Amino acid sequence: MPEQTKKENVVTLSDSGTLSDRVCNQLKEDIITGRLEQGAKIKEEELARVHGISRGPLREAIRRLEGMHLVQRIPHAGARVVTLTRKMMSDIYRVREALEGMSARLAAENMSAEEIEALWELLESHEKNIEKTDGKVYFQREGDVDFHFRIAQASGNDWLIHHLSSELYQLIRMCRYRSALHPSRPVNALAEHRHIVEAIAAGDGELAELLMRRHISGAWQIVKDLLPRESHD
Amino acid sequence: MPEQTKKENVVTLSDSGTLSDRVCNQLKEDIITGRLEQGAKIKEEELARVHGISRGPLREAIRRLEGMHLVQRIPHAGARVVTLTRKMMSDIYRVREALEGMSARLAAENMSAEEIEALWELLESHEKNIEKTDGKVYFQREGDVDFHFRIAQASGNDWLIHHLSSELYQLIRMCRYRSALHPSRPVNALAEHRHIVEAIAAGDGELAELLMRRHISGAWQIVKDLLPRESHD
DNA sequence: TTCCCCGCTTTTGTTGACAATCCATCCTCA
DNA sequence: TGAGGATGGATTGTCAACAAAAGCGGGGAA
Repeated sequence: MPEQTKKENVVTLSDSGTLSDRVCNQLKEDIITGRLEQGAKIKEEELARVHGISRGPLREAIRRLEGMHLVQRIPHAGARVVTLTRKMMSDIYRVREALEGMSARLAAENMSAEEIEALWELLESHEKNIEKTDGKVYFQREGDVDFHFRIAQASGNDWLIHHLSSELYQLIRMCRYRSALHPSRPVNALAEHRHIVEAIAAGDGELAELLMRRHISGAWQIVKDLLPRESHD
Repeated sequence: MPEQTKKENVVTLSDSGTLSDRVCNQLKEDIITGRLEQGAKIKEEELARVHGISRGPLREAIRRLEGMHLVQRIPHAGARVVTLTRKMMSDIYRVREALEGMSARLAAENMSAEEIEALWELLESHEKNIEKTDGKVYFQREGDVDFHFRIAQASGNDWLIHHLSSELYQLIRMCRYRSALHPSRPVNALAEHRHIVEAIAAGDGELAELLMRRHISGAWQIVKDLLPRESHD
């Protein structure tokens, strides 16, 4: 299944749609995983040459990345990879708290029995992954995103789904690639995820929201201490 | 000062920055005000000719509008102006409820005495405008956006500020241009705005959030009945 | 020595032409 | 007569060359 996923990604990245879409996804991953480091200047000609395309599609890709807040652009002066400041991350986690809290509440109200069952299975597979990898890598990075993504999906609110999965989660992932997470966190997170699913299964939206907010707030407490110190603020 | 502002706007729209930025703003207004009607197909060549530019910058502008959810694009099949469905508006108002509730709470915690004073003045000027125009046009369309915009600004959360003002408010404006608002609404809204400012001035974040959520929820109740009926859903 | 101005290089913004794709229409054949 | 495929037109995707602006480095003057 991991190979399946990987292959699908490769296909998605290499032959789907337009050059612009392709290179946009590629750049997105490069930025998130740190291959393109924060604050790096983006030179159109160079990047275009590296990716084997012309500057036209590349510029369109950059405009889209700009919309996702992965690059910042100044007219006539070029674009740079966004720099995740402490404040920016703090702002994002706060908003995420509100949005995912809402998401959990709606999920509790809307989710079908089958979907809840699938959630349980997801958690089980996460648990196995933690055992396998000794709780270090897999779960933190993508597994957690999976979980939150499914709950967002279940909310049924398209705006919520889109902004959580297309914007916030990307920045969260970026933040994680920048600062390796605390080793003991996955186990705690898994327990918290369980409680959230329990609340959802019970149809208790209020509790689900509360637990989700607390879960994210706790995550921020952990993450913020791992963020590299900044000279100013 | 109004003339100053106006002139600045004109300059911003007519000669600032790149062609792409200019035409992007122009198209944004065209879409919001309905000059480009919902669901209309966007033909690149035609639009480029109309705006007197080439297709390159126009395509970049469209990519940005796509990021703002003002147009929807399908690869190789072109872009269309977004169609505001009932569900989409409902989703947006729900999210707005959470986001602006949070915004009001943060504003209550952060706003300085001067900013609060400025808010009061804004409300007074709105009241005068209502008297002048008999409560019909000005306040509903831009005045209300002004009020919410200022509170978002006061939250100090950049993500909140950006998404409320650059995305949600645009769609709200678009919705309003589509369905003329209920005449009696501005007076009610003004009273609600007053109560919110009172809570903010008292530093009562919890109350400010509650009142703001109720305010927006009430607005949705009014708006939804005015939305044109849809055949499906 | 330090500051400012000028010209050069680099990089971004813009354009028009070319290639690939899709859509609609019409023609053919069962 | 209807279905299916081919063909032509329209539209989007891509490219490479041109124009304009910003950053730079050197030289001269106070």
